[in-house]
Parts: sequence; structure tokens; C-alpha cells
Amino acid sequence: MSEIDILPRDFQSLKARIIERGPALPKRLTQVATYALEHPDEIAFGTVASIAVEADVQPSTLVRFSQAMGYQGFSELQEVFRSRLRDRILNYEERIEQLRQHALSASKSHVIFQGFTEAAEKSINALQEKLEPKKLDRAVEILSKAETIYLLGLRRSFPITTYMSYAFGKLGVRNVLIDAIGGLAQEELGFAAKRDAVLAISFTPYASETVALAQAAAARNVPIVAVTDSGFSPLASLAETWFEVAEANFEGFRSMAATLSLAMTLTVAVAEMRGRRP
Amino acid sequence: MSEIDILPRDFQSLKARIIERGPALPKRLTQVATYALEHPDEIAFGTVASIAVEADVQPSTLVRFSQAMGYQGFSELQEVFRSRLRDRILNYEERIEQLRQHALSASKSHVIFQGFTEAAEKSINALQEKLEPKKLDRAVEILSKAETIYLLGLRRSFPITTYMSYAFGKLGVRNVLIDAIGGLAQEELGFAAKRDAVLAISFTPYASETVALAQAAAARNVPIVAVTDSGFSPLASLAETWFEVAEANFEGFRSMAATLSLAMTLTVAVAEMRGRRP
DNA sequence: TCACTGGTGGAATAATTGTTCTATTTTCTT
DNA sequence: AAGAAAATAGAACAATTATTCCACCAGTGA
Repeated sequence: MSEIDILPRDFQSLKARIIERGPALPKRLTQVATYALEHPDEIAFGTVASIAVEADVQPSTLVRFSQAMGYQGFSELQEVFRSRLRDRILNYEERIEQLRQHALSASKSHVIFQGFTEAAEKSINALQEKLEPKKLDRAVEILSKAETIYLLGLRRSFPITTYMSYAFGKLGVRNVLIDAIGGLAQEELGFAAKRDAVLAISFTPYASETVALAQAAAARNVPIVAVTDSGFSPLASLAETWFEVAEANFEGFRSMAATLSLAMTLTVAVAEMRGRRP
Repeated sequence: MSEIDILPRDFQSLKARIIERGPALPKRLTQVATYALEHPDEIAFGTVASIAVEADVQPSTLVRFSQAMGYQGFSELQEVFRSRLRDRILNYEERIEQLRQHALSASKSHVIFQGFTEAAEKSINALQEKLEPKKLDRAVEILSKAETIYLLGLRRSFPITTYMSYAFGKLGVRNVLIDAIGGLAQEELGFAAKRDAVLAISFTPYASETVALAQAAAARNVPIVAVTDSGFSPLASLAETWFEVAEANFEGFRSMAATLSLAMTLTVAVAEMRGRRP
């Protein structure tokens, strides 16, 4: 029992310790614990006096708190809070700037590469913030109930449906990829019925064939899940549920990163829901 | 001329001022300017005494430097350096943790989504760090010299080649997408000659057909650019130049985000090089 | 060579720092 | 309800803080 416990030197483990021991501490020390977790920057930059005022405790309380966490004094604890800021990765602006500087010495193709990766990250972040879990659940529900999933996406969206078809195949989920080979798209979708479902993907300018096919399917009461880029999309009104994916672009070329992430999610989530993973 | 200049309150503008005025300053102050830009964290956290030692100047020099930048004293300047750290966005670990917490209340499909976006970001970051600009330039050179670009990637890689074929088409770059329809892959690649080029994409487990087709092309001296996931890949030895793309995976499903970014880069860079953008 | 200027190093200073100590209050136990 | 223990507030402390000041130095133009 007399084992010497290692005192946290990085913020992550100190945070864990505060959360663990905090609630069991005396009143004023709990107060400090709460404040510390809520205002880590203040602890990092402030002085004992200034923090004491902010947290509404006595300076000595801060020292006692530090000692309760295992440190000799406040300064030692503060050092850990400072390390959190020290080791941070560069912020967005700095990263961009660094890229720009690199770009000066780098080739044109490298600049293009940076542009596309930047667009990809932006798109993904935007979708992360915007995606509504409820819509996702609804889409997964519809698709996993379907006997056969028809994957409809032409032109720019075709790579996405192609990938989904590949992954669904691996996962044992019955699907039909509408590839419009031989102009037979209409026929490929011909057997789609109410017990099935269509996943339709299209972005501006909406490929007229995709829209027409989706309309035909909707007319036959086939449930439709859509992935598109705005509420004005003709697909949005046809669909049971739909996703708005705004892809950032570089030199007019839209990233497909966010759409691809969403497609992979739908694929795996549907397979899991069916409990049929081979 | 007696216009009052606004003193920088954010790091970005202070940095600009240091760069602007720095070189014109006296010797010791230039020394401080250099140190400040190279060790901003030290300025933010250190004391006048400690920084003076590190930068090998007198404490008073730091105060004089601060005044030369327009501030009343060192403390005022330090505050700007601290603001840089205060306003930083969450670091990677914190972001992950935040996602995890969200995940507790979210649905399973949302967790999957987070997994895939995380994998995508990781893959992209990894490629950003690893990609050698020289290889990129070499690949662009080979492909842009080609009369026809043959896009070879089956199974998991097929969505990528499909996208490239679409984009190349838009950009007016002659290309052939090997889609192996009707088992005619061999024939599709049959006309590839030395004046053309093959872009081959394959990841473990390397589709045997892709490897065989690439070998056949290499035997006929068609230049090959490969995208694969390790130096042990059979494609690596066949290629004039090749890219190693390590995609992070989630539940065994590899992200395609990095590969896609690289593919888009190659596409646009080749088109630019040819100067044939419509 | 000389005075003069701007720049520098280093000591002096007053304020503020983190920590310690103790009287007092609060909390718990019996 | 009374005593013991723990927790707290606040003053006291030495150490360290940023800043100021002044003697000295190097370079410049007369």
C-alpha cells in the first residue's frame, strides 16, 4: 500500500487525477478542482493571487490543492498546465502559413496537393459539425430494412457508389450498382420495389439521368436515401431522408473526402445493423 | 507623420512588426527579435531573467526590445505571446476525447462515422508528412508526357481510377479506364505503348489481375507510376516512381481519403502541366 | 583628437511572487 | 452536546519579479 504513486507530468494524466480525487476533496479544494478543469488557461498563465481571486479562494488554498494532487507546491502543478499549451500542435493559421512558406520552395504539384488535402480536411470537419445523428440513424434504418439496396450515382458520384458496392459485397449485403452500362440504367433499376431502397447521390449540376431515375423509383414507392449538396436539390424532395454534404473545393475541384466518409459509414452501419458481417 | 501607430494585440500582427522592424534594430535587439520568433513559447512562459539567460542578453535588453516594439514594458509584450497560446484550438487528443464524450450519448452509427472521419484525417496527415515532392514531380512529368494515360486499379482501388478517369475527361486529358468489363482488361491495356503511361493503384492483398496487367505493360516498356502501400508491393519494383500511401483504418475498413487526395492532385497537376485546361 | 550620440551591461529598487505558519472556523465523532 | 480533528482564512515571509537607472563603451563627424 505504501507504493509511491507517480505524479502526473502531462496534462492528460493530471486531469484524470483531478477528476478521480476531486469529488472526495474538501469543499474549497473541490472548488479549485472544478475551476482548474474549467479554466486551464488561467491556471497556466495566472499567478497564485490572480487565480485565487478568480476562483474565489485564498492563495493558500491553491497551494494546498496542489499538494493534495501530490505536488510540492503550486508552481509544480502550474508547470503541468503549461505543458499542455507548450506541446500543442500548430493552430490552423500557423499551419496554413507554414504550408505557404513550404510552398515557396516547393513545386507547383506540391501546392496542388496541399490544396486538396486542405479541402479534404475542411470538408470532413464541416460534415462532422453538421451531420445530424438522427438523420444518420434514420438512413441506416431504411437501408438495413431493404431487401436489395440500389446504388445510384453517376458521373462525379459514381466512384462513391462503386466503393459502396464493393464494400457491401464484402459484407454480404445484397446491392445493385447502377452503372448505366449499355444505357441500361432504367432496366437496372427496374426491379426495385417498395421492399428495397435506393441510395441516390448527386451534386450540382445534378445529372439529369440520376434525377430521372430517382423520380421513377420514388413513383413506385421505393424508399430513397439521398446524399446531395443543398435543400434545393431535386433529390431532397424525393427522399425519405437526405444528407447535406458541402464539399470544399480547390481550383474548382470538389473534394470527395466527406462524401466518402459518409458513404463508408452508411455501408458499415447498415451491415452491422443487419448483423450479417461475414 | 506623428500618426499614432496601433500596437499589436494579437500575435500575428506583432510577428509582422518584429519581422518588419527587427533587422533595422541595434545588434542586441535584433538578437532578441530572432530569439522571440524562434522560441515564442519561451517568451510566453518564461520570466525576464530566464529568457535573458536563454537568449544570452541582459534582462534590461528585453525591456528595451519591448519598448522598441511600442509596448511599455516586457509584461505587455509577453501578454501578446500568451494570447497566441490561449486562443489555440483544441489539440488532437482533446478533440478525440470530446468526440468520445459525444459518442456516449450518440448512436452506434455516429460512432462509426467518427471512426471513419478520424481515420481519414489521420491518413491525410500522414501522407502530408511523408509525401516526397520530388516523387510527385517525377510522376507528374511521366504522366503528362504520356499520349494516353491508362488507369489501372481494380476492386478497392477502382473507385479511385474511376474518379480520375472522370476528371481527366473533364480536363481534356486522354485516358483509358481499365474496368475489366467482360473480362477484357488485357485487351483494354493492349494498345498501351512506350509513349503512353500506366497509373497503377493496388493495396494489400494485391489483386493478382492488377499485378499481372502491370507486369505485362512493364514488359512492353510502358512507363508505370504506382500508388501502393509498401515497398514490398509487387507494383513498387515495376514502377518508374511510386507512392507509399498508408491509410488508417477503422474496424478493418481502410480510409481512402489520402489516396483520393493524391489521385486528385495527380489529375490536376498533369492537366496543368499540359496546359490544356478547357 | 575631441565631444557627442546611441547602445549596452549590470547593479539598485520597489513591487509582486509562491510559500509557510498560525489562529479560527467548520465538520465529524461519540 | 461536547470534544477532537480537519479545513480554512489571512497575515507574514523570503525569494523573485519587472523595471529603472546610470556608468561605460563603440562608433561618428567635426
